[in-house]
Amino acid sequence: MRELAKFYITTPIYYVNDKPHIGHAYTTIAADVIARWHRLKGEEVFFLTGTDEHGEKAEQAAKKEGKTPKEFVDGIVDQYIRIWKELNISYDYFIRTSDPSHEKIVKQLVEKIYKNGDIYKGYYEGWYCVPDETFWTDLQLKDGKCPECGRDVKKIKEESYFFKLSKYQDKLLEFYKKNPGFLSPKFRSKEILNRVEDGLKDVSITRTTIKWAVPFPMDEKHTLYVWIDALINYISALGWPDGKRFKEFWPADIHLIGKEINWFHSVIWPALLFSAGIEPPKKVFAHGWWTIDGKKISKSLGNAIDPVALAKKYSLDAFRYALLREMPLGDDGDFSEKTLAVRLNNELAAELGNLLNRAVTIAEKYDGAIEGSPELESSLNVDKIDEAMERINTFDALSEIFLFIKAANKYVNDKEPWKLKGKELGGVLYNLLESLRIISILISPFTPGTSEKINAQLGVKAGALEDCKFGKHAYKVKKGEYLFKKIEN
RNA sequence: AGCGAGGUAGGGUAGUCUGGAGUGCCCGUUGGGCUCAUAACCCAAAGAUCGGUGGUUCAAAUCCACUCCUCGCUACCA
Repeated sequence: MRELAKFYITTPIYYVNDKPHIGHAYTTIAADVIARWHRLKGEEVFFLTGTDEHGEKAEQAAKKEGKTPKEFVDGIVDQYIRIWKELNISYDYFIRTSDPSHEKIVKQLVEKIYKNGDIYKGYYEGWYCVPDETFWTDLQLKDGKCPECGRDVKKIKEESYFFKLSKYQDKLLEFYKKNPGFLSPKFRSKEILNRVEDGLKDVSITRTTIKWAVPFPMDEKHTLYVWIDALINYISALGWPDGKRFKEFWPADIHLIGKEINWFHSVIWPALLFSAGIEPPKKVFAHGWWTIDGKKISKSLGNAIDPVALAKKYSLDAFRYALLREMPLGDDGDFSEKTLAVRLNNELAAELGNLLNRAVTIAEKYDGAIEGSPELESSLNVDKIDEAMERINTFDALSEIFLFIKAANKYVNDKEPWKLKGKELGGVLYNLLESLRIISILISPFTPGTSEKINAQLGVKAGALEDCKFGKHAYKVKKGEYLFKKIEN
């Protein structure tokens, strides 16, 4: 038996002091689309998401609500799981850093790094702004004061264990050089490269003040800094070191992350893995941020968007589509309901929905044989779409898919099938129905629910990527509801 | 401040590496065509001193220098 290609993609694990907003939804939907695309290609996919549950902020948030940290995070985790279900996220496993199995593996890995001599005891020194409860480095201070509020800062000296990140500077640089695709997208790789070339400081990896965390195995007074704990999720979820999944799926094909956490994933994470003798992931892809109507998302502006509400208002698939259609993954983009509505009305309803509707209407009235020569085949370029998806460019992929949809609409206009009869009509219908069947496959990672509806109206089964070519298929056409309803605004 | 990215029609982009008529795409605007279909679909047109100045060249959005503007990153909150 031929062994299936393996594909492992992860989202960040989301921190639980807050409810999921559009940023979380974007990352997760994008990962979902990529995962579904690779399933379409017949690969064996493992798609991981989860929650990062330790640390001071979760501890405080729990206190505020009079709950234990565990009770508190359980509540938030339930929300995440429910929302991912509503957004049709096809993850294979949901990891929680409070899982005992995760904790055990984290300790095991830290011990291994310690034994390799890469962890030592030292003192963390920094500036602390008491009212803001925030640490700052020398560089960040503004005229010796807190850069946020301008008030005086206090020098803090705290016992801490450090990871010898500096030791891995050369190894990291060599690794980046040998694996040019690792730092993605390209325009972001220089930010990391330059900083690593400037020199690396060792990282403080333990705290003495935080209880809600994984205990540091070598010293009971310390707990592990949450980031270290969090990063390890990517292998603990696979059951490192001996788990079957670890052997099958590691190294990860893509860690999809937001640009704000690029440093941890592109520098600290591979260094930790080097130290533990584990292969680093193949690619870290940092996507951009959304602005909402041209403004940054922030709590003070109160413009955080609830993804579920949007999905309800405009339909889930329109929302998923709009997120991935707006800009190439990696760039920053602006999100507005107005654009979403325009895309829904013009692209999904008018181009795709209407194409199906007009084809199905004609086909239902026709009772001859649906067969002919594939005249629309030349407008379809599946390789180009796949190539865009391999570059993680959903924007280009959707553009290419919609070029084919446009070509099909034009074909209808040119052929004027409502004037045709018999064999001629059968030939046009063959091209239309085959095109729709293929379109349904191609868009299924983006809009899975819509593909199901198309398949139902055509009377065909869901296909794989290799079925995206003109061939012979039997149809049982039955007109159904509109794929997308236009929305007035 | 240091490092990085970018400034192309009303908006968004491709083209820049490997110079060759401002060439393309999406939205928007205007006019027309068609009528199977969700007042949809198709065609066409208008609209840009390619941030600015100077240079190299027969020829510059593209190469060089300078300049203006915008944005991002700068490690221990996640």
